[in-house]
Amino acid sequence: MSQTTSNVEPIGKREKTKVANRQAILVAARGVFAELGYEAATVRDIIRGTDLASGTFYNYFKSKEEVFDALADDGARRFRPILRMARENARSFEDYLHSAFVAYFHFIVQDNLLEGRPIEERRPHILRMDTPEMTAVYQEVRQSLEDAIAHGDAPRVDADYLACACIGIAQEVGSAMLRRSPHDIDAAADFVTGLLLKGLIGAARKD
Amino acid sequence: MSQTTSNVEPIGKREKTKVANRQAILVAARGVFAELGYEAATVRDIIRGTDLASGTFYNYFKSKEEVFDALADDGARRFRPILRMARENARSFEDYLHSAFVAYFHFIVQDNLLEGRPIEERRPHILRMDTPEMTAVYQEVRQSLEDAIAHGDAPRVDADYLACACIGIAQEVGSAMLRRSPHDIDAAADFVTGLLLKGLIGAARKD
DNA sequence: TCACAAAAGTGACGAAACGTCAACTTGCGA
DNA sequence: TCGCAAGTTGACGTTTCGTCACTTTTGTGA
Repeated sequence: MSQTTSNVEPIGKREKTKVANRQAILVAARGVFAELGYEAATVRDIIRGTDLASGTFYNYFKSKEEVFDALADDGARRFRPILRMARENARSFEDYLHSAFVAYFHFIVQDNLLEGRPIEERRPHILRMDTPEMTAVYQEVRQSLEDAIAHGDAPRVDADYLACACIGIAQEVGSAMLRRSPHDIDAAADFVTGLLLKGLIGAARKD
Repeated sequence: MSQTTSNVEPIGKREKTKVANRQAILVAARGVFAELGYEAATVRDIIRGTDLASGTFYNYFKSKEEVFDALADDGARRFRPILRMARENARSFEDYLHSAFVAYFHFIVQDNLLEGRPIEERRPHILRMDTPEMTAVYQEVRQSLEDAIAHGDAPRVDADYLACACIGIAQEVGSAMLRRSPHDIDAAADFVTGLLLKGLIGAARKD
């Protein structure tokens, strides 16, 4: 009867430093990737950005690639609730699409505020889309589209392809937007929303 | 009078082996990336797949990444004339879009016939937008779209964003198609053509 | 045809990064 | 307070890197 329901976080010092160390490595890695570029960065460069010893790195990650995956995964984890809110607050399918894209474009603008090398060099050449959180984002998108189709808000189309198309458009138009200045989030979101909204009708054709 | 006009290629043994060695490295690299995955592969692994010495590698490429870029660049170089032909032979804008996507999907199916690791882990053909040949492909796409707009075949839209959207769609839907079996190129091409053709109208809206 | 210079190939070597591990420090329960 | 488990440390052996002095090959002109 002593320890009540309030043990949301049974956190001791052990747990706390573990989380802090992991976070320190991720933060350092972000900085190093931005400064040196992903390919040029080494595990030692990353660990040097923390007050940890080289051996400690390997208690948390197997390699530089795993750190990158974790960063991507964290990004996706932060983005998912935003996407979910856009879905729940949307008054229409068009509204959903638009606010989802605005949210995404806003997100990548924020994510690229860090000064340093060009954005392309901060990533590995091969971008993995198969981390758990990335997959979850894809599922979220796909689910929204399937719901819209089921509710009659969108025509019957291949939801898998459509979700992929949405993601591909978001990525490429998003990158293009980042290359322009100022970053006109609304213009980009208007563009892709219009494209997809009408495009859906076209994608549903059977002839 | 002996050697006539036929010296189209003033090729000596020097030039010939240089081309052959470069090609041997690229072929070996493709195999190694497919077998071990890009990240795990080393320069030594690649050179071991040829009959060259390790030092020779550095006469041709600075690093593993440069080999990867060269492979991507070669892919783009091979694809560009295909895309150009699609444009020149098209009877309508819709026809152009469709045949261009068919060509691209066909291309990536061919490019991934090599057995080995999952495609995501090798991806020597990935569409990096910052190699010279990739930029040329982007320009080609964009030019086609601008022409279509100028001729009144497509509404007035932001050609840069539209080209990016086309490329993003092609990449993501293409990857999704590769994950399915059998690879239904026509279905995928129909899907994206329909999406874009109608989508254009939506993207042009001003309200 | 031969000699010779320039170009290209070779592989051993020092440097750099990797990943491990025995010794050490710290946190936690008894 | 004590003792053990968990976590940290950095030195060390290993792997990969990139270079360079030396060798081989190729093109050229006498």
